[in-house]
Formats: sequence, structure tokens, C-alpha cells
Amino acid sequence: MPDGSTAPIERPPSEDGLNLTGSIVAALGHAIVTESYKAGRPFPTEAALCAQYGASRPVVREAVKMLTAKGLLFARKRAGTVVQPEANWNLLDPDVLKWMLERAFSIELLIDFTDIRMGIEPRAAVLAAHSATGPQRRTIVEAIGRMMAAERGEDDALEADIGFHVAVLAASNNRFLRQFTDLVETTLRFSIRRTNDYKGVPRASAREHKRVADAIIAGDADAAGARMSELIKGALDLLLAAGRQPPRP
Amino acid sequence: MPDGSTAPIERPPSEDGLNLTGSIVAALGHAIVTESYKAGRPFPTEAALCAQYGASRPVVREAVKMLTAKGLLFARKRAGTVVQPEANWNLLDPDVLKWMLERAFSIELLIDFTDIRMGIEPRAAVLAAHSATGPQRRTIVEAIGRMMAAERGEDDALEADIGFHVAVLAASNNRFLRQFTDLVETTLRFSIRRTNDYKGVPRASAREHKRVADAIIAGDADAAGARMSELIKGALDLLLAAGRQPPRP
DNA sequence: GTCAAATTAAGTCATACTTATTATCGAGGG
DNA sequence: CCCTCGATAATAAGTATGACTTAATTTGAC
Repeated sequence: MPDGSTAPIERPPSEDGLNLTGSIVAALGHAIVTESYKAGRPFPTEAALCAQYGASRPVVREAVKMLTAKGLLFARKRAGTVVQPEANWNLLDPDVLKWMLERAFSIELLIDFTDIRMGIEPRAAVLAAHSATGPQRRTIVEAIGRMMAAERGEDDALEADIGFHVAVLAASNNRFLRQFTDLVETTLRFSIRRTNDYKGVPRASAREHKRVADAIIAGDADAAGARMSELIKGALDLLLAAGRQPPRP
Repeated sequence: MPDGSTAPIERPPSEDGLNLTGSIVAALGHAIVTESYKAGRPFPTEAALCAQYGASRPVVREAVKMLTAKGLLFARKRAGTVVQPEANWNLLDPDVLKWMLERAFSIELLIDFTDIRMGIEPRAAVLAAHSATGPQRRTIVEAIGRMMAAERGEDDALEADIGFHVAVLAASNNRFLRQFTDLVETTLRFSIRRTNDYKGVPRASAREHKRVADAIIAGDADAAGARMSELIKGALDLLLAAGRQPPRP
């Protein structure tokens, strides 16, 4: 123990399911992302972090290494550890994404996310129309079924919506496009808290989703891409309106 | 030292710029990605890895933690460490991307990459037309200048091409879209080895790139997106032809 | 078939030593 | 006298060792 007391530090029973290293990673990751530590400027030394978290040096080093692996930190002998500029962060890493959302969650961030979806999802719809397997098509159709059931109050609208978008990504059969499952799911879950998607335009929504699904099932790639594009453009416009920003193409 | 010899193991002078932990990360990461260790199946224990690489336990643990941070591994007490399924890997992580390329580099992988570019880059062009700053526009125009100079043999065609695409991503002013800089750069560098882009269609290419740039500078978002889409579709068709696959939308 | 004990492998800790980097200070030259 | 260069010392990360803890799985006894 860093302090001289004989009694061991009473460690809280982890609270979450994380071990000591994991909890330090979470704490430091969150602190870096919220800019408690500024990029390019010095980061506490290993010794200082040991004292701060009451952990041994190996544990602290493992935490720093994990953050280094995600692009948040970089360590050099003697020079110490420095926070990397945001450009070097692995923003698509689920943990980094989560920390960014936990920090001051802004409508601007949601707009950034949706701008990516605007690129990714229509392309996924095009590829799905081209190469979705039987079970993949079935999953898409089932998700539409859930959305229509939700309109009748028989299912959860948000979960059904997420299910549809995730199913299309999966059906693209492109492992890189599938990586955006987390981002899409997160975006949808947070969007509902900020805009009134699920109050104002639910009925039209299921119909429009069905048109995307129909195009995919029919193998009409161009239509699938165009319909998906319209769908997400609608969500983007809602966000831009909520953020009082001018609409964009 | 794991062996009982008194003389310290003669360690090669790192070869690359990596420290011991880094070299083990690279070796294990490469091995996992090339499926020397199969997903879901047991991974060597820490003790075994120590013996295998002649390294101490903290070093091996740090390496395992870094791979865990990238989604390749997962460790639990007593149960040991297991390789995660590919779906959990952070494929957009620059290291993981590099390891995937270093393994049997297939035209299929290049096609997967280009399918993503097909979604990402037109969207970046749309946003760039909408919100590129003065210096960002200038960088785009300069890249076009380099491409035209390359046609006259006065510059490097590949570097100029990369410069253009990276400049458009940067000008999107969306930090998530900027994350694809690595992927685009890598894709272009490898494409040239597999197809004849820079032999067969160089003259038309610079002209078409200029049309994208012109639309961005003019602030014509729809045209910028459409032109960029055509551009990448051309690259994709070349790859599909090289891979003897049917063209896709 | 169920429960408890033993075993195993990762998690944590303490300490010592090594090495690269950089700051500092002194010597030499302008 | 100031500036530059180079040797030296201090620092913080890198590596190594060994011991102990904890949780999960296996094994064996009931």
C-alpha cells in the first residue's frame, strides 16, 4: 500500500463488474475525454496515479497501456505520458464512444453521428439488397413487423427501430459496416431523449421503414439506398431543428 | 529470466521502434488476426506466453491488456484468456487494420474497404461543400493541382490522389468522418499494387477529381456527393473486375 | 446428483533494477 | 560577456521477480 497504514484500504465491492484496472481505465478515459487532462500537456506520472487511485504500479501501467491502445495516451521514457490530440483517438471504439456520450451530451454530437449514418446506412441498404441471405431478409422483415406492432401498442417502438437498422447493417455482409452497430444503436437511444421522433411521427415512420425493407427484399439496390437515405435525412432534419441549426443537404 | 542461464538473453536491438511490450502486442495481434489462435478457443496462459517470448509476467500482461482494449481478447479469472469473435474486434483501429492487411491480403478485403468509402466519402464531399473553411478549400484545390502536375510527370500521382481524398475528409469538419483517413490512405496504397488505376486511367481520373473539387468549392453539395460517388464507383468496378466478381450497384 | 474442497490461472501488490531522454551545468569558443 | 556545445545527473517509464489473493472450474466425497 502506498500509505503507511497497516489496515488494508477498504475497497468498495467494485460497484460495477469491473476489476481494479478496468475501473481506473474508465475513470481516466472519462477524465481525458471530458478534457480534464488537455491534449499535448503532461499527464500524471505513474507514481502520482498510484497514489491517486491507491493502486500498485503494475495495475496503473496496465490501465495506461489500455488507454494507449485506444489512442488516448502515449508514453515515452523520461518524457512521461502525454494525452494525444483528439484526432488520434479511436472514436469508433465502443468505450471511447461511451465516454464521449457520458460527457456533456450535445445535440451537435448527435448530429455528427447522424451525418455518418447518412453515409453508412444507405450503402448498407444497397449491399443488403444485393447480397442479403434468406435468414437476414427474414430478420429485416420481422423487425418491420415489430415496428407495425409497436404502432398498435403491442411492442416497443425504439427497440423495433434499432432492430431494423441493425438488421440492415448485418445484411450488408460487410464486416466493416457491421462495426457501426454500436454507433447506430447509441444514436437512436439518445435521439429519443432529445427529439420527439417517437411521439410526433411514428405512423409515417413505420411505413417509410417498410419501403426500405421492401426494396431490399425485392433486390432493388438503388431504391433501397434512396429510401434509407430519405429515412435518415428525416432524423437529421429533426436534430438540426432541435439544435436550431440551418438544414443541410 | 525464465531459463536458468546466468548470461542474459541477447535481445535483438528491437529491430523496429517498439519496446518489448509493443513487439509482443504486434506478434500476438498478428497471430490472432491470421487465425493462428481461433476465436472462442483457449489462448496460451500468461505463464506460457512468458516462456514463449522470454518476457516477464507484467510485460506479457500489459500486451494482453492492450489486445483486450482492441477487442481481440478477453480474460477471466481461472477461465484463462480467450480470443474474441471477429465481430468484437475494433476493425477501424489502425493496428488491427494493419494486421489484417499484413495477413493474406485479398482483393475481397480491398472491395470491403471500397464499399465503405462508397458510403463515407460522398457524404464527406456533401458536408465539405456545405462547411469547408477557406484553408480547407485551398488544400483541396492544391491537391488537384498536384494531380494535374502528376499527369505531366512533375509530381507523384498516388500521393496527390491520397492528398485529395484526405483533404475532403478533413474538410467535412466531422471528427468521425476524419477517422477514415487511415482506411482511405491504406486502401489507395494497396489498390495500386493490385489494379492498374495509375496506368490505365490516369488522365480521365484527374479531370473527374477536379469536377468533385469544383462542386465543393462552388458549394454545390448534391453535385459534390454525386461526383465523388461516381469516382469511387469507378475504383470499385476496377477492383470487382480484378477479382472477377460481378459488378454491383 | 449435489455440495464442498482443491486446483488453477488471472488479479493485485511490493520492490529492485535498467534505460532512454532531457535538463542542467560547466567548459570552450565566438 | 554571451552563446553553443558536450558531459553529467536526474527522472520517469521499461523490465524483472516473487509472493499473495480471488474467483471459477474441476474433482471427489457424500
